[in-house]
Amino acid sequence: MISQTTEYALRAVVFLANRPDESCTTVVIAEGTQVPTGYLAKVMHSLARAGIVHSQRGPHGGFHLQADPKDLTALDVTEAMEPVQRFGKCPLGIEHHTPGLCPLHRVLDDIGATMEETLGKTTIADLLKGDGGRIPLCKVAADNDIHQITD
Amino acid sequence: MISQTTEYALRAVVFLANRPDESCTTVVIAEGTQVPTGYLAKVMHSLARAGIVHSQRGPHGGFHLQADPKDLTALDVTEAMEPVQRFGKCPLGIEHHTPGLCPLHRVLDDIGATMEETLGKTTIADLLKGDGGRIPLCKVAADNDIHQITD
DNA sequence: CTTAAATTAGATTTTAATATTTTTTTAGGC
DNA sequence: GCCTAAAAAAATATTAAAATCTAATTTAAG
Repeated sequence: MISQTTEYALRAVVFLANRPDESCTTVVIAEGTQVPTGYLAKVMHSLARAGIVHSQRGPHGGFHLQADPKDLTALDVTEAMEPVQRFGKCPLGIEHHTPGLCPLHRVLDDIGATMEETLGKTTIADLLKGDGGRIPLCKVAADNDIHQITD
Repeated sequence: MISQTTEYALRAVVFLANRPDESCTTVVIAEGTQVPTGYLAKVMHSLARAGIVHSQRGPHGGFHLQADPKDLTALDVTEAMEPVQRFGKCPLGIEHHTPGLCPLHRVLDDIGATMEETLGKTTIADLLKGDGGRIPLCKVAADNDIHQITD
């Protein structure tokens, strides 16, 4: 549905959106999002190449979001990692010239379209508000829970 | 989104649904659906174990659908291959006890739910009627096209 | 029996995910 | 200005999972 890699990218972007004024290093983001550090480095690089985050090398370097979270959609992030699977063309070898796919691939393509629509209307800003507070990622929510539970 | 394997399974089921009275061998299904024969054998085996198709060994053996296409949904087939990815629990290490996920994983889970809903309301029978005729798979449609194009 | 088929098991290939190491950039202290 | 250390970038492994292929085995019809 949505690859691990894409999910990691979304976590990282949400994490950064929640710290608008900091420059976050790969290690910090990796810890905060529970993503393997080595792999996250690649993910961040992809996001930088796609223009979604800005990267700064050297001391006090790190990453920060390029755009306003209100103007950045989950689809933007997703597409930067890998396109949503669509069936614009018949996947069965032979080329297809008509506007219509067979019913099976029409359904599968519709699923892709719906996914794109959902991701496209979800801004990163939307992902920053938790149920009743500031719970941008499950990790943070869970940390809050722990405090409530353990004492 | 939907793995190659699952898509293959759906093709095979549609193919069989279109030939209700034949026993179709792996090779025949593979040719008709453009799926690699060796791999399809495994897919068919999974479908048989899941009770979706019936398998018969020996001469004149092969596969045929177990249920009526009207009673079999695309979700049934999908689930037989691999479950739709849901985020019932927070994927960030720590357990989560509340009914709510963080906004990000809520959105991702909603996408899974929508996918399940779409697949669940689509019966295999629905996939047998083409736009204006009997075009159950793109392959067949393309074959028809070829006739129209090449002469 | 013989033959056609699925089943089983295994090997291989490809792609995704992850880790490691080296190189390049750059801010800040001397 | 030049060194140093902190960071990303780049390149290169390694591992794991998905997809594919092959060959041996079992089943059953005729």
